[in-house]
Amino acid sequence: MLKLSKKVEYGLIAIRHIASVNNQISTVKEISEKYLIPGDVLAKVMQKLTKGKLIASHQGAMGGYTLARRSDEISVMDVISVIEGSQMGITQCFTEEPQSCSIYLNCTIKNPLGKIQHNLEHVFSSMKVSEIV
Amino acid sequence: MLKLSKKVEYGLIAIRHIASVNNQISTVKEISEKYLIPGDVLAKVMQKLTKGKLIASHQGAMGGYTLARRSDEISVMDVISVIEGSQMGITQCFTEEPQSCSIYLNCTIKNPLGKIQHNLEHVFSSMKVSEIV
DNA sequence: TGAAATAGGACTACACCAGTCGTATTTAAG
DNA sequence: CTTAAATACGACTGGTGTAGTCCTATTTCA
Repeated sequence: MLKLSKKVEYGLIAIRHIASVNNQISTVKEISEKYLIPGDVLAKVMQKLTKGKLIASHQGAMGGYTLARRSDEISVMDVISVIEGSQMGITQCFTEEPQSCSIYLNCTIKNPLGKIQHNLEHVFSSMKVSEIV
Repeated sequence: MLKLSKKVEYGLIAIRHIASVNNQISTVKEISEKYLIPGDVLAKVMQKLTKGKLIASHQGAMGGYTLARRSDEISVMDVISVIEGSQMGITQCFTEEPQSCSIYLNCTIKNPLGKIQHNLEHVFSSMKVSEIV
């Protein structure tokens, strides 16, 4: 509960890696071997990060990935959002249609939890990749 | 991902309810009907909160639950810890043995994530039940 | 043309979550 | 002393999500 997924961890490690080599082109093979990450899983993560415009892909031989933005313009929140494909939310009513929650109308804690939600978003958005290189 | 469990939500609603009626004895039936929470699930949650000394149980007819502490001495963090039965942690290395994570030694993000973890703990610990009544 | 690399779908194994059911125990009230 | 109301608690199920593997297609450099 309240754990980040492995995919997010792998994504952060990979993006941090590329930043740490001054944005030189890096391959899935290279990263997965260096950090002991399963290659197939990392490959899918990189594809998502590419679709989310956080990194750019270079296909074909001698290809790989580079950052698509400056490292101080990529937050942990960005990585989470792109990989999960949805807004981060600590309850159903913050990620899906509020009415989808069966107790929504009787719920007495949605306001205080909304405050917590807001604070969490701030924590994740504040940390940029540039700080963790 | 990063969602609170329903059990935690139910626990918060229940504790808030008891606080809102000035700590008068409240039953599972009463709470589950008022907030449309499945009674059996709530019952187990209440038992955990009792074992965790956040509330006190009164067995037998006319029994029920009351708070075991002042409502400004119960935080959202307390409820999470007691119900989940383990420390809240955004990664494996913050909840289990750090070495249980297969990439622990090569992990380059555990320090920055530790900082985030610390901030999250602060957010959840800061909000007390007394604020949400 | 071949090798190295990304792109992406299908599938499996496993764990966790939410909820249900059944039964035992405790205690107030008549 | 019996009954009803309430907590205590274990077993079980169905659904969902996660992590990982496998296979194939496509792109591009040398």
